[in-house]
Amino acid sequence: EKQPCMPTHPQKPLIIKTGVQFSTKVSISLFSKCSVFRLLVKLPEVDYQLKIKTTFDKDLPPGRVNRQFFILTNNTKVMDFEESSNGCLTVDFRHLLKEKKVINGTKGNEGLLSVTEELHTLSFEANFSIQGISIDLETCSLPLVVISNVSQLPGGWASVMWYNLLTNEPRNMGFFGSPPRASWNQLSEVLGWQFFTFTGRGLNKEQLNMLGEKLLGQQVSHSDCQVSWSKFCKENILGKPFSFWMWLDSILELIKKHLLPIWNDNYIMGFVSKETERALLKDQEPGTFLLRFSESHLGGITFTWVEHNDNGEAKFISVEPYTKNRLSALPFADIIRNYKVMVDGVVPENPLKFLYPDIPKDEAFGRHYNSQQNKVFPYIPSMLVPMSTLDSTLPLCSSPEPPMTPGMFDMLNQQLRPFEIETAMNSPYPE
Amino acid sequence: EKQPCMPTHPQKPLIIKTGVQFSTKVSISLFSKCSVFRLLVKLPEVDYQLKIKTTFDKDLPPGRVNRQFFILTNNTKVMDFEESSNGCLTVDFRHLLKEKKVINGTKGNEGLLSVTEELHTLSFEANFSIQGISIDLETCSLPLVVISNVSQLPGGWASVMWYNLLTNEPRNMGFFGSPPRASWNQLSEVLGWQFFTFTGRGLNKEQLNMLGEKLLGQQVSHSDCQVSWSKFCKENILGKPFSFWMWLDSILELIKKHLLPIWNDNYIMGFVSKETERALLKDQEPGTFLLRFSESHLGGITFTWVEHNDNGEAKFISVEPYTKNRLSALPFADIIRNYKVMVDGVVPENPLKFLYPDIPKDEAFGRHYNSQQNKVFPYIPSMLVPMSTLDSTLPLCSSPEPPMTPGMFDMLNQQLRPFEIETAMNSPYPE
DNA sequence: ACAGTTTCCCGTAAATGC
DNA sequence: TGCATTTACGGGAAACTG
Repeated sequence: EKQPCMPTHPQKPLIIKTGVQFSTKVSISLFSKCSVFRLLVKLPEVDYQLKIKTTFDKDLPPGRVNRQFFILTNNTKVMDFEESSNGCLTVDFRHLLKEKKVINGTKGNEGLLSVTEELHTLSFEANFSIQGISIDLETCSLPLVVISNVSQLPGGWASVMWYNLLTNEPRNMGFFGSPPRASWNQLSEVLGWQFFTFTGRGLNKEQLNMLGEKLLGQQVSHSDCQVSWSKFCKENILGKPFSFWMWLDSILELIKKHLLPIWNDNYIMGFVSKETERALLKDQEPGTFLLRFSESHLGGITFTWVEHNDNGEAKFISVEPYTKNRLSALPFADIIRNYKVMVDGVVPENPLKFLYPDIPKDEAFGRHYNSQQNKVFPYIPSMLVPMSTLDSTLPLCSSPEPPMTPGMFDMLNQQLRPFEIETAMNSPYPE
Repeated sequence: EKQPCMPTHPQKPLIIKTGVQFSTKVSISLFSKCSVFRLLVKLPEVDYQLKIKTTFDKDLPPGRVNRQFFILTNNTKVMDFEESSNGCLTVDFRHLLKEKKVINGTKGNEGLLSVTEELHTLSFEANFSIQGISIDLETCSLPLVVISNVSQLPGGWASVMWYNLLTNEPRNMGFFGSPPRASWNQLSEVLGWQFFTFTGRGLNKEQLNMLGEKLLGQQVSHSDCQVSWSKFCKENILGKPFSFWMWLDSILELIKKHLLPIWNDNYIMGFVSKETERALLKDQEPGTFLLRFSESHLGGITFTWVEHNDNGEAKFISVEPYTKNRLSALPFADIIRNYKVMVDGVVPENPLKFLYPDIPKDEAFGRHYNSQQNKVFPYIPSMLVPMSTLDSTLPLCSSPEPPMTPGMFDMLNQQLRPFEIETAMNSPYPE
């Protein structure tokens, strides 16, 4: 049989994009309370097959959700008992979801909810008879979010996180009608866990602290502060055209695509207020720099270095943040390696000497330099050198704290429900 | 009714991509030989509507083509007589083509043909009765090529060009079974016309000459040489992993996306042999350069400049060609503007002074410089500077001819066939 | 193994809908 | 009109298929 390409967003399991194949695993616990399976395997006359039928939004009352979808491909699949493994039997489904256009009469219903707050489910049913006894099995997935474009992925993922962080109910479809608040304690753990899961390195105390301040303002302790869903994901950060999570997720994406090894080597302080940045760099050797994510633009990273002018006063300079477009033209390590400042037309020199606190630049980034020099006779190689040009008028900037230790997180484990048939969308949480 | 986005490859009309909407225009000439239309409009009792049915590969014997397709959406459309304009009535169709998987028994049939050599047609039928007389109208499109990915577009377009260049038959579906040769005279006209149509500037005599030499070798005159279809599009250029047309089309695409204004300003000599290049630059001022398309890589452009070493000997240096990836990081004009060579670590300087023969660089390219300096307080702006680093060991290169005058081409005009219903795919040839 | 061909689907842009 | 959402499809990559 055909093996289509890849499942949707393998790392974001509870999100389904219309028109894109997705896969589900349905498992039967061998050791569930009522040991149907053990019964089965003991009876040679039974054919070891089970038809499983999948339905989208099976018994949601119409009007409960605003959009209706259906599964395009054949929604029944035979589960074969032979291929048992580690106590469970699993079957891969691959479906396509398509929107069924319905003139929605009950419009005002939950009209406040955005598409990514609308929750759906997949139901699985199986039935078999054994010596005259008919047995029905049924279960359903955790709430799902349906999107139509990857641009909605961050919003959808925020919903999945919020839901699973704040409720244990298997299917509270109205959850986002009045979403509960999260304590900063809870939330910061999830955020760190996001970074850990998607990059391999979590967030340390200082980084989380900066995030807490950004979200909640300066507080003695953020631990007990409550964060509303709206503040987390829906309202824009004051003076910015994006919400907290959109901003944070854009950084996550930037790391995944362009900064992974450097991030994992712990060379990106990243989440640092400009004040802390200055405080940290102030007394360091000239040419000491650190790497910080932009707070003003989505998915940007900049470096700030310290210099001293003639009267010994510290001066902080930051470059215009590099975004994914610029980084795909030139990897960040190479930018750091070759960065030059030309002052009043005078000979360029790389002002970046030591990664804070005192790691020689090449020692930190050397193994990530990309020797782009591909010699193709008869041409002479050409490379791109990142360069700033200055007059003699400099704006000032400033900076944060010492290196960081990762946090470990493993909340929200494989939330398998105690049903006869247990389901998981790939596995509800990565790793 | 819904207005879907855009038609497929609006500039390459006779090519259809599966899974992508395409549109057809069907026109009724008001002044066709048998003036059905005039008849119609004179009779008030007739309803002024005509149902037109579209069929894909209507009466091609099965096995004649290797792949079978069908039109996904409704294939009949009502043409309304009211909306007449400039002597014709036109209707837009929008369809989706889908492959019908057929176990092809007659495989060996035309197995030598590639997908882009397989020709198809769209047929249009209409029927109406007038005072008891039934009238049938029918016509079909020029041969079409069906592709499944844009990567096949160049090959498909080559077929369309070759067909329309070399035959006037309305539908010789077996054309590529034994495709005729083209004289260089004919072919060079088409090539120049391609550039003219897609960029706004054609190819001059010198450029065409270089192309002729590339395709046919050195000849006293190429005019009467014959070029085979295979040589044009199927066999690779000696020592290269691509055919002549693939190479040329990659340059066309490069121009369209990254070099349009410079090309149209006539500042890209482009098609120049390395020998000619040297000959041209040899006696020019040091720092004189010209722009040439790469012959070794698909879609690349390089510049070559001349220097003189201590004993007055001319030295030719070319950079590694810039491809679309590099050009999307930095526009070509800015590369020329800021290009630097650092020799033995010594102060960079832009070696590019005069565009051949003697146009000061900034005069030629100044209006295309992109002042990328977007000042965002408190950051200092950063730009990419293209730079080559040299030891003191230089390879040599060489170069072509004076500026160029465009050629004008208008072959292959709206090839409307003398039918009652006339058809055109958007318009068979651009402009 | 491999080349020709198709499928898959992200990401941007445009269209649509509310 | 503007914003939220969907559709369109180019383009790179993976999968498929003979």
